[in-house]
Amino acid sequence: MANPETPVQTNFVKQIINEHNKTGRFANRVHTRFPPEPNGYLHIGHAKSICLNFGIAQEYGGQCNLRFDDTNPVKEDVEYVDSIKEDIRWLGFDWEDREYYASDYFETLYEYALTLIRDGKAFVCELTAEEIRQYRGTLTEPGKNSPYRDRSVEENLDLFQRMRSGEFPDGSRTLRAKVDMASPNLNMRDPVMYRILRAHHHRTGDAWCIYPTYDWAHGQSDSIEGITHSICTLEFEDHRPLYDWYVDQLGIHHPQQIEFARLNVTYLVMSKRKLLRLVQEGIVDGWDDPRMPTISGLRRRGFTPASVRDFAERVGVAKKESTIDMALLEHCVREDLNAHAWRVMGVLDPLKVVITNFPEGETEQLEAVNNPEDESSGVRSVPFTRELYIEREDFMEDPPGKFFRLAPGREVRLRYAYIIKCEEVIKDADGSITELRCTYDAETRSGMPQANRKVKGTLHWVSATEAIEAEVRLYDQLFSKEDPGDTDEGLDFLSNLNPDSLQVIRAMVEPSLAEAMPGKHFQFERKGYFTVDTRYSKPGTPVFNRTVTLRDTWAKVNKQ
RNA sequence: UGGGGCGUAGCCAAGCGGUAAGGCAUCGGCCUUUGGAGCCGACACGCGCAGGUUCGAAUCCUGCCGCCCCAGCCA
Repeated sequence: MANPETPVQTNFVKQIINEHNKTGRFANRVHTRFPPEPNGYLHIGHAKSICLNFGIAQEYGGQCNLRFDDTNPVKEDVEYVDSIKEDIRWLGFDWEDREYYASDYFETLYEYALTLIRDGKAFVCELTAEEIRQYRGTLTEPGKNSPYRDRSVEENLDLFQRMRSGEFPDGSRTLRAKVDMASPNLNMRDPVMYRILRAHHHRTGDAWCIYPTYDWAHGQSDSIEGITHSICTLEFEDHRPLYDWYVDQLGIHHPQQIEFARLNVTYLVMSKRKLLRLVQEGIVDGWDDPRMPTISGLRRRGFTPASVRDFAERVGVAKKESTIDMALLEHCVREDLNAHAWRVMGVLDPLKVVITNFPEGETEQLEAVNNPEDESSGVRSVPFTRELYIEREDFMEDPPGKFFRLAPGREVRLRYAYIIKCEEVIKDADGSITELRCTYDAETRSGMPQANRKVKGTLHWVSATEAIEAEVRLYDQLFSKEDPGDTDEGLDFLSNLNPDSLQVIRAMVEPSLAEAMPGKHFQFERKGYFTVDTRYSKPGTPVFNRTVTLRDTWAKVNKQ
């Protein structure tokens, strides 16, 4: 690529690339890849990697491939490849026609293996899995050579071909690279390249009964695709010498592997194993449950692609293992939704208010702004009637000093409407409040001169007779500990589940919401951002997922 | 105790020998018909610790300490 731009905002990966461009190692070419294994749904950690890989390609005028690392048929499935593609597209990235699969290279990989065998660099081993482990040695003691290590090239060639043709039972033989059993790096102690495995592969079907291991497949796949920078996570750092060894032995294009620290976020579990358990044990409502840190879960919860990309940008890229504060993720959605979500009013916990001096049976249409952050979003009308609902928590019979809301004898403003005064509190036999009797000041409708009168607070409200009922799902963290993996003796992460992570309620919302489209985002004024559920919502009976609450300084003050 | 990494604020993260960017969080104030948003301000005499080199060190050297990863025919 000619004249790649040097990005202003830097990180160590870009610095390495800049250095390569300076020395011309890859002829100023930048070609990355995102290599998911299709054995689970993508999560926010993958989003970081996707943004990094596609982002870097974009910045340097290069390309990023999508490559499924499908070398282990027992765990992989097309369901996962479909979801992965959908999620990457949703995030806003495009791999164009570069959709590849490691399984596309099985034949080439096989040829490469033959080359290593011919060069005396690989051999067919008949040690069992257990024996291989014993021969490998330990962290502090060197391993021992396999008794099969010195077979002739001819014998190895013959045996390997017979492995492929299915002459041997599963697990009975492996093809191993001849590196160094005394290496202090265990990955170099004659690593396995192929295992015999009779499993149906989601793409190659039953064509193969030998499958390449990650180490043998990954670097060569990168090389075949002309990848320049193979970005992966820290745990592969120890594999880099082997990555380098394979491409060097083969004498093929040599990409640079670069490792960065994977993303961790407080209150979230990120391992595919744990996420799978949550799904399989029915603890959540599938991979896209709005409490899941999966991309599909975040999407259903109401996160936007821009907010996730912004988050990925803000967490940075480094080699230090870190755990990002959940508050940053929440900040990113709020920022995006604040700018784009239309405001509406919805009362989550209704308390009836009767405006005693407002005519019975009359409906007044009042004008409400759709989004104060965006003039072009216009206005809508909301019906005002004699009977209303306000939020139960917006009234207190005996309020503390800093309470700005409604109380006996106090005035408060109803958003877009009038200033009302609480005249009487009606209770049932148990003493709980069932209704408030208020009067309104007809001169204070929004827009009127008298409307500027100072009152302590403004409440959201809804017409009791015109509002519609809607299901609202209030979500909280799935886990009650910042580190869900921090458990007591003998317990696993499930012991840290938050029993109140989902609360389903019936709320009263303004009538304009009746036909709200699934996936559409709203701000329920003073309460939070809500998104119409894509699974359970139906025209006329909307279901809302609470994406995130609004920042609530009152709640903070109240707690102290 | 072999090898590979990493330590800068509560959480991230720039910095690359010339005297500690930025974001989130937090705390003040202003403004506000969302206790939202916005705006202004505060927030490391200090860069894991201890020595050393230098006119000058978070940056270079030495030695410690702490944390993470590796003994799958998973990726």
